[in-house]
Amino acid sequence: MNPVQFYKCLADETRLRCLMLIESEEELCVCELTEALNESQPKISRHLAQLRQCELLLDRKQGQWVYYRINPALHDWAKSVLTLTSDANKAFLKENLANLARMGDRPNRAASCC
Amino acid sequence: MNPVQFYKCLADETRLRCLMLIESEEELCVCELTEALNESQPKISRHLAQLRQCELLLDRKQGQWVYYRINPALHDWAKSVLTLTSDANKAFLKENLANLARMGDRPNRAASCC
DNA sequence: CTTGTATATTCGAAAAACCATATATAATAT
DNA sequence: ATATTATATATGGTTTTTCGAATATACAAG
Repeated sequence: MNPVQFYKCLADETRLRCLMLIESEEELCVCELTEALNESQPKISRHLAQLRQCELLLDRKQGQWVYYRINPALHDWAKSVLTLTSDANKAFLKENLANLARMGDRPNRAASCC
Repeated sequence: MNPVQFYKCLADETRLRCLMLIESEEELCVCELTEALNESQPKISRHLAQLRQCELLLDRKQGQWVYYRINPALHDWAKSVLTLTSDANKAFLKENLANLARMGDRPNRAASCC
């Protein structure tokens, strides 16, 4: 993956917040991200689609929800960049994490799948 | 420094190549970058100005040349991101480094300054 | 089968980023 | 003083990115 394209993916506030939240929480679905960022569903969905197309994220469908996670096949340097960034910028995510925590009725992950 | 703004700085091919070359070479002047990237001088200058304004780079004037270097006051996470990226993407820079090496009459750094 | 919920996509407009060209400044050399 | 070299900035146009609104799909519940 071209480093320029990688950084273009990180160079948008919505996408960066999504990536960092997913990095912190392992896995999140669209409605959780919509609530955490307080943005419209199509906006979140559009940015997630871009991150999926660039192979930064993988998705998995469970029932009516679609869960997104960091693509484990990402190059090590890129994974390190994501980890570094989210570890060093907790304050940047504070409000989003609070919104997420405050969210009622969060979908339940499958306890065991497959 | 806002991580979104930081990544916007890296999300352009010209700027990323400049940053990574400077990261590898410690310090480069505008004419060296112009030659290494094979781009017009105003284009290089404009992007360097942006990186300076965002405080990713510092400049120093010596004679008729202006040398740019990574701002040592950058946050550690940001410095690590730059180092990781340039270490892991040597191939991306190969041709630019070759152009630089092939360049005749490179300006001489002050052996000792001040 | 209809309704409701979660997600994805399309479309045209608005905003932002980028570029080439021309020009300005500043230092050096003749 | 004049010419040359290195760098910076301004201007106007083009391309790219982002967005809101509308619509589509897919699945689950009743």
